[in-house]
Amino acid sequence: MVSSESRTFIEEARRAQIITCAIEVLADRGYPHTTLARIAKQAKISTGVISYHFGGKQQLIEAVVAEVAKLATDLMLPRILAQPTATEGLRAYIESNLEFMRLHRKPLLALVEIITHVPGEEGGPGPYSAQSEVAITDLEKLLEWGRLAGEFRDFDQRSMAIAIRGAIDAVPGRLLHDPNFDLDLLARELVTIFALATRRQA
Amino acid sequence: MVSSESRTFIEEARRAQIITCAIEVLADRGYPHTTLARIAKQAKISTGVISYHFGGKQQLIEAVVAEVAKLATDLMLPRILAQPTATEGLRAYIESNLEFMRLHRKPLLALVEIITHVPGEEGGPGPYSAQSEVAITDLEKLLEWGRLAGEFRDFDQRSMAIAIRGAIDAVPGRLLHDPNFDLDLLARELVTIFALATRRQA
DNA sequence: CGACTTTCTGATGACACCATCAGAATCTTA
DNA sequence: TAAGATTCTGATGGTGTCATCAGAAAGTCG
Repeated sequence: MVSSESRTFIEEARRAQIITCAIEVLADRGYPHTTLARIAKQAKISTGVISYHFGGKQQLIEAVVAEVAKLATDLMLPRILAQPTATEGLRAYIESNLEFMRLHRKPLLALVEIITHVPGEEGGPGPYSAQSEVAITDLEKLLEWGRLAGEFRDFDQRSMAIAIRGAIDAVPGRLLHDPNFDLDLLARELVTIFALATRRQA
Repeated sequence: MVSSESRTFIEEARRAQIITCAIEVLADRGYPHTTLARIAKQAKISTGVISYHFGGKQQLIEAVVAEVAKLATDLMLPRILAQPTATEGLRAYIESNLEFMRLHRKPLLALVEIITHVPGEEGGPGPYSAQSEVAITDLEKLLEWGRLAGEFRDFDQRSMAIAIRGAIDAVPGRLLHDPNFDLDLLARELVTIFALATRRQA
């Protein structure tokens, strides 16, 4: 990773502009229609500039992923760690996750397009599906916290993590299908569902 | 839809063979690597045959979707309808869904590749995401059954349906990441999770 | 067998994409 | 202003895809 200190002011500006335009196009048109030509058109520049500043499409995608991941982490992590109990941590996890989706709809959709469409080795998962892997193991840590604290009943943590993340990851699809989708309602319901599913007392 | 009666024996055989090979390639290599040339190679025929029998790639995909959808419906629907209560219906819904994934791993993965990768109109969802729509509304019916019967607590049915389907739809990704993934364990846990989340008594 | 239909082959054309690059425009610095 | 570095343009080449089609092969039937 090249430090941003080593970049010109104009270079930083261009990179930021191109990343923004890439997110825009990804979210609005979908990955298959996101060509360098279209991103260039969106930014009102010529295609060569993108290769000049990023080296190629692949590295641009890389930069977009880093950008959005940072956006999400900065929003969610503090909120979760601020909770006193795992139960409330889980609530914050779900709520901040959906809050991120509400605040940064286009970056979210762009990220999803990348994760689902960038091809990896033949047959294997795409290079960015590791993102989802990490999300699951992180969630498992949160569940382990609750187990150690005796807040949760006995359940298989990996299965629970898969269920919770699955429910959350279903949101982008809904958002795409219905732009007026009620995120707050879903957040409340998901919090209740998984509070009931994890709590100790039967 | 042309009736299969109106097709030659040899034509039916070829269509079935090509569909099978398409599923194989989709599941093994992923949508981006699924070209007509590769499907033809898999079937040990030349590319023209596919266009000859299906008219084009699009119609072949259509046929694959129909094939897999039928496979899933035939397996799941009877099992669900055989249950006496909505609670047990929900259990059967989850179990038969994962059972389908266990029995028909490749058709499942092929279908997922198609749903996630076939592009629709610019920006809109792909033409096969309707498949997921239907799945959610069908599930809502099952939940409504439980509500009318007084088996379930009060919850937003759409949100619950999204959570359940989201958890189930997370499975293909796990299957891709880890071929030895324990489907039975997850099935048991999911049944428990959503039994706790839906039941009436607190 | 001979005429006709069905089925298949493999090359070709048309199209879309990305990376590259020579040369132009712009900025920087002395 | 002049020289040099940076940044940009837009055309071009190379690659990969799908649909098409003329002609070959195989099957059908009188």
